[in-house]
Amino acid sequence: MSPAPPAARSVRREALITAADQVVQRDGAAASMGSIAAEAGITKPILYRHFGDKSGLYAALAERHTDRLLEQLTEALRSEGTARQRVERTVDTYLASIEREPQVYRFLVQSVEAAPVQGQVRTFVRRLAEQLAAGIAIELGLPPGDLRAMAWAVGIVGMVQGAGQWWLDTAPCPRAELTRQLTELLWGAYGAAAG
Amino acid sequence: MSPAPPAARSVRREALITAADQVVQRDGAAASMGSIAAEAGITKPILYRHFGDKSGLYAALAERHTDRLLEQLTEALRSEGTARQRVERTVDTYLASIEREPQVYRFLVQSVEAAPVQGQVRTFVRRLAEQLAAGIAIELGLPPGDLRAMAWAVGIVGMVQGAGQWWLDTAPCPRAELTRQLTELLWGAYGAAAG
DNA sequence: GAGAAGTGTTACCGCCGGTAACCCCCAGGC
DNA sequence: GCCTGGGGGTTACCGGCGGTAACACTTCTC
Repeated sequence: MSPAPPAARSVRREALITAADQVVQRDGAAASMGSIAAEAGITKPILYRHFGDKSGLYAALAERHTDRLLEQLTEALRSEGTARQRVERTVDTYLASIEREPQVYRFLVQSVEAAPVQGQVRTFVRRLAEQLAAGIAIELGLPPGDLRAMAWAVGIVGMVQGAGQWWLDTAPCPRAELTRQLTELLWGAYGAAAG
Repeated sequence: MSPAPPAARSVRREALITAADQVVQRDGAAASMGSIAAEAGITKPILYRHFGDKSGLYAALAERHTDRLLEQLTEALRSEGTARQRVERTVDTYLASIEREPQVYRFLVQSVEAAPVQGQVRTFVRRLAEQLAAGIAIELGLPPGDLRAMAWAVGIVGMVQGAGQWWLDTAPCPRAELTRQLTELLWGAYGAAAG
């Protein structure tokens, strides 16, 4: 159909997302389509031809970041060791990521353009929770897709997310310490102590 | 200082927040200052005189909702019974709230105007976590303000928040069921089963 | 009655998201 | 050689939104 090289479009698209990333990191809420286009050395209509609208661009940018993070977390989840070791490693990977790139984290969870970014974040949470739920189901001998496993998985993901946000805001302790506390909480330390 | 009735301003302010509430519930992302002013039967500059800017208005609206929710949760947290009963009751109160008013919930966590609303939500989470942490510290005999108690508290709040979001989106089970699963998870069921 | 102070409105600005219209360059059929 | 057509590019615009300046009207006080 298209005599023009089809690969050129996607490499260009990636370059545009990279430009958007830089502007968003630099300007935060003030990032506009015009400034992103300027950063990429082009003009607005090209941006709109590639991404449809601002939501599309932000969704693509969010997807890039969540995909990368999900990859790292999946690797940690499937690593060797006991269940507890894997959980601890995964929690630490998550915390390390938000520690390393807090601006990316803030873009994702405290985004200016709520709708598209939050959408990507939620499918990220869903995908992560599904993997975690599958692992839990296997460990506990539950059927795949079991409700309890999924409920626990989304709860655990939320727990790490909530604690991570607090930790990023207040930085009350080194990362390893928080990782340990969260793992202990998951392993029933609260219930055991509170009766 | 002011000869004008000081009470009139605050009652008016409340009425404006109520009007904003209605428009936000109705129009969602499309709510504009102009339409809010029209809903209240006045014009834009009055809104700006009361709230400074759109962020101020949204923050006030978010504060109204989070204050009410925090009140309910505080009551549940301080109710009679064992620690487990209180936790279960508090979780259920939270889930009941988002079940009863999903639009309010979506306004708060998936808000269009990220900055001010998210700010209010975060101070809400902080206040709730602090109360929870105080309770945990007492139960576990830790000094007040202990790091572990706070880490656990923000983790628990995040857990319920994450699970609540998933539950609201997919509605996979009755509320009581999710409440039970989360409480069991907190009471160490996962750690006990996974070893 | 003059003016100070608060309440209200109209009319405007600047910017942003989004789009229509146009331009240019290069392929390829005749 | 020439014309034609289609994709990459730009300019110039629109509508609407957040936000504000400037101006009226009441009312209360001295």
